[in-house]
Amino acid sequence: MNEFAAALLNWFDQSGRKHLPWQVRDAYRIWISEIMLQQTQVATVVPYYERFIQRFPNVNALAAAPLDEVLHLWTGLGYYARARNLHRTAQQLIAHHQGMMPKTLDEVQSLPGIGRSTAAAILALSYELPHAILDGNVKRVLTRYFGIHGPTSNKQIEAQLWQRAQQCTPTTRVANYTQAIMDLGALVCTRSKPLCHACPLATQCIANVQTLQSQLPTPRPKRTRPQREVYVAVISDESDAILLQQRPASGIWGGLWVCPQFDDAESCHTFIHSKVTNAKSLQKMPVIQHSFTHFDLTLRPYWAANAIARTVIADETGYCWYHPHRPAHIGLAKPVLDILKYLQIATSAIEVSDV
DNA sequence: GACTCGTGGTC
DNA sequence: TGACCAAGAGT
Repeated sequence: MNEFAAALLNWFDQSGRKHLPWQVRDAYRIWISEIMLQQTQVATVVPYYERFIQRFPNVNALAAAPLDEVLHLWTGLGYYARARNLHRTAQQLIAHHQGMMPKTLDEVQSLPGIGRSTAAAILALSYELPHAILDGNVKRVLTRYFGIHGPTSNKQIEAQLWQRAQQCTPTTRVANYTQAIMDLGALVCTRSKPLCHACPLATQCIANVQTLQSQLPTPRPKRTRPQREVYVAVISDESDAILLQQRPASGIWGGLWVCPQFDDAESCHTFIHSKVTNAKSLQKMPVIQHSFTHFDLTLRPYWAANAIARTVIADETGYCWYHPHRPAHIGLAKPVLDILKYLQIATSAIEVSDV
């Protein structure tokens, strides 16, 4: 075994994480956790993972469930395409792989929502197959250890990192090694103020020897974030039901239910007047500011409270009335949760009525 | 290859 | 407090 892996594994035996909820010999649970953990911190994932596994303990349960219920359990976690892909992959596993996770990198990687790194993680953690992962933790460890300069978004830099990652991956204790290098990145080789005194690789680490920890990995070039502004029609009827509209499958909040949104206040008001008879109840709600990774969003909600609702236009698909006091499961966007919370409307039980 | 996708944490 | 990032992938 190479020196890098040997030192890392020795450290893992002493200091690694061994009791995370998904650290089991179960490819299904490992797959679910790897998807949830994409671009998402461990502490955020844990409660979502527990609820998800309790409701969908195996691939059969997940494949048989309606997509809306999967999205419901994903509400608030973000990157909702992950939930849609999870559902699609479950059905593909049933249809084409006897309900089992396949054991080759190409087969796993061809499944929806699973790229090279996630496929490698599933195979390494589930089956001890020696495939290298390359997530944010590994990139940070490797750029520092090997003194690799340049943004990791650069194709050549990334290729170099994949090569190093594969070179360091041992052929035995692969699952432990995979967990070890992630743990080192998360617990020791942190972005700021890394704990080099506690690092098993410190003496051979170029960044440590040359005091370049704060400069590696090279930060990605800056980008200015565009501003978006949306006017929101929050319409509730006398039974507190809220009018919701399902967003298209792709794009922001794909497949989720939100209050109808408009680019300008006038078309928002026109819509509200077309849906209610006593629009005098129209009032402004507090503005909701969202700061996403790639843009800033301003939501300006107008609330037509206790209005006498007209029926939803029959040929206008995608509208429903949200009944807070009846059980059902639909995916809600975070701003809708905030709005309903402000209106003191429960969100634990949801029903979608026919339009 | 640049852009998009969400939310919460950190400094 | 705003910039930056987190068990990345799809378009």
